[in-house]
This record gives sequence, structure tokens and C-alpha cells, in this order.
Amino acid sequence: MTIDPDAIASLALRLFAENGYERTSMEDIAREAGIGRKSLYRYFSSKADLIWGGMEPVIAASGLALEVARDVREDGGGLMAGLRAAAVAGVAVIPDLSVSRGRLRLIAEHPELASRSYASLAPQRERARRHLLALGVPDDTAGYLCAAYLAATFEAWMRWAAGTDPDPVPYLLAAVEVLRLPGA
Amino acid sequence: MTIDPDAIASLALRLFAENGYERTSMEDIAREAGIGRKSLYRYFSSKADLIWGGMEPVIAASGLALEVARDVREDGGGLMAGLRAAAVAGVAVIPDLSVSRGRLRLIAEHPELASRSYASLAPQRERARRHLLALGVPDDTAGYLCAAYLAATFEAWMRWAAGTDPDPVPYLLAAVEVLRLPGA
DNA sequence: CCACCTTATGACACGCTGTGTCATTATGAA
DNA sequence: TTCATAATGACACAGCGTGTCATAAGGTGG
Repeated sequence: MTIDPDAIASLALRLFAENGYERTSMEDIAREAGIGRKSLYRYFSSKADLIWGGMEPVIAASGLALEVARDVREDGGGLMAGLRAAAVAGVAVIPDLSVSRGRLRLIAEHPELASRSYASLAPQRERARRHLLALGVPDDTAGYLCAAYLAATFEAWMRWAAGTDPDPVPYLLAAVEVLRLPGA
Repeated sequence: MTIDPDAIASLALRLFAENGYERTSMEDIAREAGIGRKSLYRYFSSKADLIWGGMEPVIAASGLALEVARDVREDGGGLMAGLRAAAVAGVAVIPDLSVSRGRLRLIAEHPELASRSYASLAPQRERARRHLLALGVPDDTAGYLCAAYLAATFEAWMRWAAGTDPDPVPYLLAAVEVLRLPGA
């Protein structure tokens, strides 16, 4: 009987929906999954990871899109184009939008989980920073831009999750639009 | 013997600097302050609050500046002017810059504390949102803008804290500059 | 088929955070 | 002085996340 982390995560998501996030303990989840609490921690390093872990492919895809955009190295309005492409790239790798919406709603409703966005998106922020630096953006501007970029796109995901629109792309594009890039 | 929360906070700050943040327990701090752990929790609702609590006056002053800016209701480039003024307003109420730098460095060095920025700045984000809404900015744009605004200015504080420059104002102004406001 | 090694597992204990409860102790007003 | 009110801290508790360690599972070489 091989253990499937995805199955455990969706099981946890169900328990959270039924009983509430903070009223569901890691022990409850472990029991329901038929494993020990310690084993559960081997697959998910924290309770928040049960939720945020599922968003990782989305974040990774977005990061990959940035690397690709850097190679293309289009200049002119290319700065914006790269960030836009990266913001939207995550959408394509989501297998089931409604599941992701469930995760994001949970995140939106729990400040403790939403706060984790800062840490969860840190690698992505760093990638974006290097991307901008490589394109000649000054260090401080790149730092501020990336902070703003990730906060705005995260807010876009939150807003999409709160509603019922099927497509998150317009939200993400609108979010990127509040940025002012140098020389654009 | 009246208890002074500020004294306890700076005492905690000292212990954190000496022994490290996570290696200093709430019990250690309570013992050093000569009070019980429960009493410590009455003054500071969490360990992070020992650090973030000291930044509250700064955040409050920034919020107040926004309200004032709304009354002034200057149009044209006024959107930017209001946000710029609010970002900078906090600096004036800091009694000792080096103490705040200490706090912010601690925050910068501990992801757990930095993550809390999302929650700690939420009231300010909401004030900024209402400010922009009152000035006619569309709801979604206001949401993205405020998320970006607070993330960028927080990043500015982090960068100022990491260095040795005495004045945080240039950092904050540069941060606001990455925003693109409608009709500006 | 068996002995062996390696890795996964979970039982147990631990320290810590944050939250209740409740008796005791200041503290100030009448 | 007496009484009401609020602060205090001792105690207990649930939960998170981590360490240790004996056991079990599963694959490998004889």
C-alpha cells in the first residue's frame, strides 16, 4: 500500500471544509489517512503545507516562464511582457481549477495561511528579481517591483478565488497592470 | 510597581539579540521581566507582537496621513501624492530610528516574522483601498494597487534596515515609484 | 528460500506557543 | 476599614513541530 501525498492533501482539504481549518488537527488527518502523525509530517512539513503544497506546481511553472522569457530577451515593452507571461503561466498547469479555488479560498479566509504567501512566494520573488536584474533594472527598483508584482498577483488569485469566474487570467493581467516598469 | 510594556518589549529585543529569536522563549522573557508568562501574554498577544507591536505607531501614522490626504482631495497627480505622503508619514513618529532598525532587521532575518507583515499591514491596506476607492479608482485596480503599495513599502523598510543609511525616506519614495496609478 | 541491508514507519517523549480556568492579591473608592 | 473591581500568576490543556529509537517492510545477493 503505497502512500499518495495528493490523496492525503485532498483528504485534508475535505476535512478542513467539513470541520474548519483550525478545528482539524494533524492527528485527525493522520487518523483519517490511516497513518501516524509523524508519517504525515514526513510528507507535509507543516499543516499549512497541506494547502500551500498543492500550489507549488503553479508557482514553479510561473518561475519557469520567467527563465524562458529571459532567453527570449525581447526588449522594449519586453519587461512587462515577461512578467505578464509568467503571471499567467501558472494557470496552464492547474489540473482542476475548482480544487485550486478551494485551496485559495481557504488561504484567503485564514490570515495565518495568507501570511504564508510571503514565504511561499519568496523563491518566485527571487527569480523575478534576477530576471529584472538581468534585463538591466537597477537593484533597488527590481526589489520593489518584485515585491509589488508578487503581492498584486497574489491578490489577483485571492479575488479570483472569492468569485465564480472560471478564468483567472484576466485577474492576473489586471494585477500586473498596476506596475510601472522603467522605460515602458 | 507599574508594568511598562515598552520596557518589556525592549528587554525582549535585547534577549533576542543575545540568544536568538527562536532560542528565546516567552518564559525566558517573562522571567527576565519578573512577571508570569500569562501576564506577559496579557500585554503582548504573541511572541511576534513583541516585535511588530513597536511598529504599530508607524503604521497608524501612515494611515492617518491617508485620511488627511483624502480630505485635501487634490486631483491630477494627487493619487500618487497621497500614497507618497502616507508612506513617508510613519518616519516622523519614530522616536529612535536605531531601535526601529533593530526591530526591522529581526523581522527581515526571520521569515516567520516577515510573513506576519501581511497580517500586520492588513488594516493599512484596507485604509489605502478605501482611500483609492473614494478617489474614483475602480475596485479591482484599487485592490491590486494597495497590495503592491504595501508590499513595496515594506520591502523599502527591509532594505533600509539592512543598510546603514540614516534616512528611510528615499527608500520609501523609490518604492512608491514602481506603482502605476490610473490617470497619472 | 533465506539471510541481509536499507529505508520507511510510528510509538513515545519533549519543548514551545497560545488559551482557558480560577484562587489570590493588589488597588482604589466609599 | 470595608468592599468591589481588576490585575496577577499558578495550573492545566490542546496543538504544532521535532527528536529518538525500536520495529516492520521491501528489495538484494547468496
